[in-house]
Amino acid sequence: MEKLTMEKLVNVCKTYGFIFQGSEIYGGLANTWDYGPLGSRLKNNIKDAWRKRFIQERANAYEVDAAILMHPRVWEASGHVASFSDPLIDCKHCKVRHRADNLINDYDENAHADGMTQDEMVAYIKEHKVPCPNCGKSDYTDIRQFNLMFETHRGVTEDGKNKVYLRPENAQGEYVNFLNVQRSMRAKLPFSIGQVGKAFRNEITPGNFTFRTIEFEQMEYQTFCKEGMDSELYDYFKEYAKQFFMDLGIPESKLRYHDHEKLAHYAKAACDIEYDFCFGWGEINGTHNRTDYDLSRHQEYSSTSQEYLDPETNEKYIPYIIESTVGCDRLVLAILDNSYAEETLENGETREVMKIHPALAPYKVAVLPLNKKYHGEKANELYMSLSKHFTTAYDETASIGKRYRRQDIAGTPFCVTVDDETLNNQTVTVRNRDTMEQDVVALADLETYIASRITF
RNA sequence: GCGGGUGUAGUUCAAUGGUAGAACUCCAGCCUUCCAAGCUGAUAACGUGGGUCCGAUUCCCAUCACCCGCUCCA
Repeated sequence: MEKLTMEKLVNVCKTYGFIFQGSEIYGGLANTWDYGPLGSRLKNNIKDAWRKRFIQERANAYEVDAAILMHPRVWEASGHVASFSDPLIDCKHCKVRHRADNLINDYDENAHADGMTQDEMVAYIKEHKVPCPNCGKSDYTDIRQFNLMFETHRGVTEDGKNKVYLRPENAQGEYVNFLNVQRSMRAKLPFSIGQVGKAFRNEITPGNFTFRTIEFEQMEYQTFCKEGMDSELYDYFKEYAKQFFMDLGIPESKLRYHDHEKLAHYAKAACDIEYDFCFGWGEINGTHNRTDYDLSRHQEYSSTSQEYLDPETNEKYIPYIIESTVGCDRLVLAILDNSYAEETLENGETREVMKIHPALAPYKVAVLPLNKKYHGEKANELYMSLSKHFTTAYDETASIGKRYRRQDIAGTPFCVTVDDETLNNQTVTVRNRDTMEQDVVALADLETYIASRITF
């Protein structure tokens, strides 16, 4: 089989209704993508699988659904207002972009660019003819401020007082509800607060399809624990996430850990799990030891105690937080990337198939009358009854072989064919997507047959 | 944001300074009793906006989008 290319994957996704370009009829909006009928089902199934594994099956794990718009002070406390707005400057000569403050500090470590205003930095660079580290010239554009947070305004006037941000990460929604959840659920440390939801970053970056977008969905949980327990949990959650991916059908050979050396402003340790995409290795999960940084900052900025009273020791302390986050859109892409196959059959023909884990498949089953004229009515009846239990497709056009292939590329694990035997003996033929083999199943057993084969 | 490349039906391609042709797909009908069969018919495109020209899908400019390489990545 030829190596999958991104172009091919984008094409398949568009043709069969997994993913479309955002605002396509207007020429598209860069780095936005819309999930189609198959894609949104796949994505929802992935979210369900995540919830089952990370919330439902774990003790002391709770889900919240926090507001996307949060108090602006949240982002001052989190550090995003400061660290997400870098003063950037471009060398007009070689076109390389630099951070103005780094440029000055690297030029003279006693210059203290951190205390300068933008105008002062520009003046300093001009006065000292600070050279471009890349080409040596000193000819720059003005400083431009790139804040990676999307801004909007509360109320009708667009003044600074009413500025609010679309959240650039979801974690703060869990942190500000730490005490709410702890109290209302009577939770004892360690416990986790998870959330599935969208975050927004105004990045000027190329995307690799849905890998890097300006609006994206995260599935994450924050685990609050006593200091000293953090390292153990950190290691455990890395393994736990990897096992999740493997249980969804991703082979271990296409997964690897990547420890961060450069750490974010809040982190003590950070490790990604990367998947071997057709365009190269890319992060699909991050585990971070965020220490007590976030809750300490919120305590400081909100003047509200974030301390936990340990009922066993009667100690009061601010918990440490271990974050485990899965990029939902990235996992969808990884699943599609991993599932797509072009197979050569015995008769020399090729078939395209999405070997998606049955639990994630957009349609669990397709009902196909062998002959529309003779079996259509019975097939429709079966379709209606199966739809009460499973996402079910129905197709009565073209030859049976062609219809099997359509379901193959949609990832449907089972095709149920209604034929004369169905009318006479109350049995159907169930064809398996992966093996292409067929079972004869009694109508009475069909629901159980399918249900037992699509569990996660 | 920088450099390079590419934009014609859903997809893959073609032709043309005088408004575009095909294959596959899709849809309808006929036929067909299990892995993309056949026949008939139908739908469907020049990314967007300017400019030059009697006339632009074609030439020029801008813009948008995608791809490759940088850069960035809390």
